[in-house]
Amino acid sequence: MSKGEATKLTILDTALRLVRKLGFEAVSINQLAKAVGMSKSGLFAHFNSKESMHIMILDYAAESFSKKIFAPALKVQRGEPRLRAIIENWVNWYGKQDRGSCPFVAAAVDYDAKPGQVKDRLQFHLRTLMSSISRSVQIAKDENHFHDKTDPDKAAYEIYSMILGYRVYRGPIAEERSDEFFQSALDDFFEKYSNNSKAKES
Amino acid sequence: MSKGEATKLTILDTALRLVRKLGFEAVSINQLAKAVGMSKSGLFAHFNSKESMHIMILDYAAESFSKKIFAPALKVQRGEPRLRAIIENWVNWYGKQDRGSCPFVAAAVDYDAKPGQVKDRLQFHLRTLMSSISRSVQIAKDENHFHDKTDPDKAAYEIYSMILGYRVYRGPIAEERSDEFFQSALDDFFEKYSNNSKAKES
DNA sequence: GTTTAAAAAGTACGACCGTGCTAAAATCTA
DNA sequence: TAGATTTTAGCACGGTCGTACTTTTTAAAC
Repeated sequence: MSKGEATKLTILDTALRLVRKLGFEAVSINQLAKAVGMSKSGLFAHFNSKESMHIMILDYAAESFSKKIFAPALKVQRGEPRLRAIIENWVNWYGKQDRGSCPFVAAAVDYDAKPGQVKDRLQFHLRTLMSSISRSVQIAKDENHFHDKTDPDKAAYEIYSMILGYRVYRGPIAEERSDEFFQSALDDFFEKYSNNSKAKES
Repeated sequence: MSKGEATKLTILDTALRLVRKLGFEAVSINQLAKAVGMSKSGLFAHFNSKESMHIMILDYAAESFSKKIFAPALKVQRGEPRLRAIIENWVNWYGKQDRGSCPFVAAAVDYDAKPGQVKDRLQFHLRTLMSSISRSVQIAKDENHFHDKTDPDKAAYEIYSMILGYRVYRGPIAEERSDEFFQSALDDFFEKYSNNSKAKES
């Protein structure tokens, strides 16, 4: 790996951290350069515009998501256990100390009204993300963990909604309450779709 | 009403529209002044800082929310019907043509990482909003529309999550699918809490 | 170790940012 | 209508923004 690629990775890593902490728009080339510890123009040379930089950050975020959330869950048993693992990893992405928003949510809000390549790329990643979740639900169906009437796309939608709610809620509401609500909603979710939730819960 | 108060209302009205379209941070004094059709300094004189301006926009948004979502629902029968009306009004706030994000969500994302008066005010409004929803659920319990085990706070959390999901989903996913999922999730919600949902649904 | 290519820094530009201060214009009061 | 007051505009400031161009430093290739 050349020096250039290495620093580019460092940049993207720092950028993702900043995006999750400060939001997408807040990550300027100036600030990012300062955070990385290099000059503005030096950093700029790696990307040739802010737009392409934001796109690369999104791609990096998707990759990171896949590594941190999906990959570890592959070691867990197929079906409902794996789905539970994915959700747990996802929520833990908003870790206690290193708490930050989901980069996709941040981008969705920041770029919602700004048509262009960044928005297109974001929506592509969101679609990919959703269909991955949906596929995991499908597997849970195949394994007979979820009942036959389960609509995987809808279930994926519900999962995402729960996580969104959890994320936004953690601000104004006491953390324990937020955690409690989320856990309870999650139980309801599995109760609704699972074939033998009673046996699993207890 | 003096001239000053009138133009201030015009400003806030335009500001709220811009916030819902472009996000909170995107509404600069410059742009807002341009949108309203007055000079930057002329507008600035109404608020004495950007921070206080944002706070006033939040307050105005809360007022608007209350007028557009809660007030009309008061004409509907107490309990579940009224709760349904609130949700419907809420979702319609993201109207087809005049589509825009919830100002509170926008603010939550933009200000999440920026402690200060604006964030505090935002969280205050979110708490108020949530407790209003919770109160509506409580009424549905009192009216025996919802069963006794209903936790109003948790139900409010679930409603908010559903609406958040609906909002974010409308981007990357086909609108009909998004509408379908939301409607279905809403049905599940009432199915879960309602005492005689069968009778009501059919 | 020297040449060549890549990476980083330096510098400058026009645009917009929030915010003071001062002058003009519009509105209200008597 | 005259005066007092409020509301708006004008202008300037230091700062940051994204981006282009040039130069220096660093890494790679031979």
